[in-house]
Amino acid sequence: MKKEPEFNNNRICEKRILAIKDTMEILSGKWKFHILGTLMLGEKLRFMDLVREVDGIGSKMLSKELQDMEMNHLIIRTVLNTKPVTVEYQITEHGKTLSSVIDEIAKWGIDYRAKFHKKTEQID
Amino acid sequence: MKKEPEFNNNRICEKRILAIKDTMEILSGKWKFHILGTLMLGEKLRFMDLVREVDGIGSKMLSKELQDMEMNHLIIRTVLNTKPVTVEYQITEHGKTLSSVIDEIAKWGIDYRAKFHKKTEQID
DNA sequence: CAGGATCCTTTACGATACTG
DNA sequence: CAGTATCGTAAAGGATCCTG
Repeated sequence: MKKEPEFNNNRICEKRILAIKDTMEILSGKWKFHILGTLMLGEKLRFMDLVREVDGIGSKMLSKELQDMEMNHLIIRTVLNTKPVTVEYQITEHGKTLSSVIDEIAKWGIDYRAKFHKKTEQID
Repeated sequence: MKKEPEFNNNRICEKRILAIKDTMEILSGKWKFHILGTLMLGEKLRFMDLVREVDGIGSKMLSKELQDMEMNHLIIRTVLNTKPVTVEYQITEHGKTLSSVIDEIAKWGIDYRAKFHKKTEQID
């Protein structure tokens, strides 16, 4: 009987690599963390609200990132029938599960700065 | 006395955003997670070992990613004086602290697949 | 063996203008 | 308001060849 080879030595768990690739693909781009962080506050925000909140983003990028995130079930887009159309974006329950990931990343970043005395860049 | 404004409502903690940006910058690129995951097994690996382990990477990219990671204190490069030079790469203690981040990311990716029955792509 | 140099393709990102 | 269209730049990534 042929024994399943365990390639933990030379080829570490491909499933894991795949999973990481998935997550990072979903969170790829320059703005997703920022948008997600904003929406995680729990409020429903409109397109222009987000343009204001997410500092520096343009409407094109915002639009694209929001579409990606909707496709990936991280946020929900709701069109209200008001006179000039209004659209609300809010995070999904599933989207909220990313908070553990984001927390770890933020924590590590903070520790990193502390460790290497990287001077805190100006914020405004 | 002027009270420090807390902008947790409209401008969520910039420090946090900064920290996230830092981390993601350090882990940016297509290969760092993969390389890191490989080196986290704890063995010292040579350049060519890594080319073999990190499936699909070319020498140029590997070289560049390794340099980045060394600059960021995640790995250590050691040159041995053998006849044709040999170089060993190994993860640092600091590099190992990334495991919590990577674990969360991997975990989330696995859950994501499970939730949405995303068909597991062929591995080989 | 460990990489650097070169060249080329692709993707990401951004500014500006425009539409229902 | 909520985007899309168009255009242009820059960065990322890859293939191939070359060197100490």
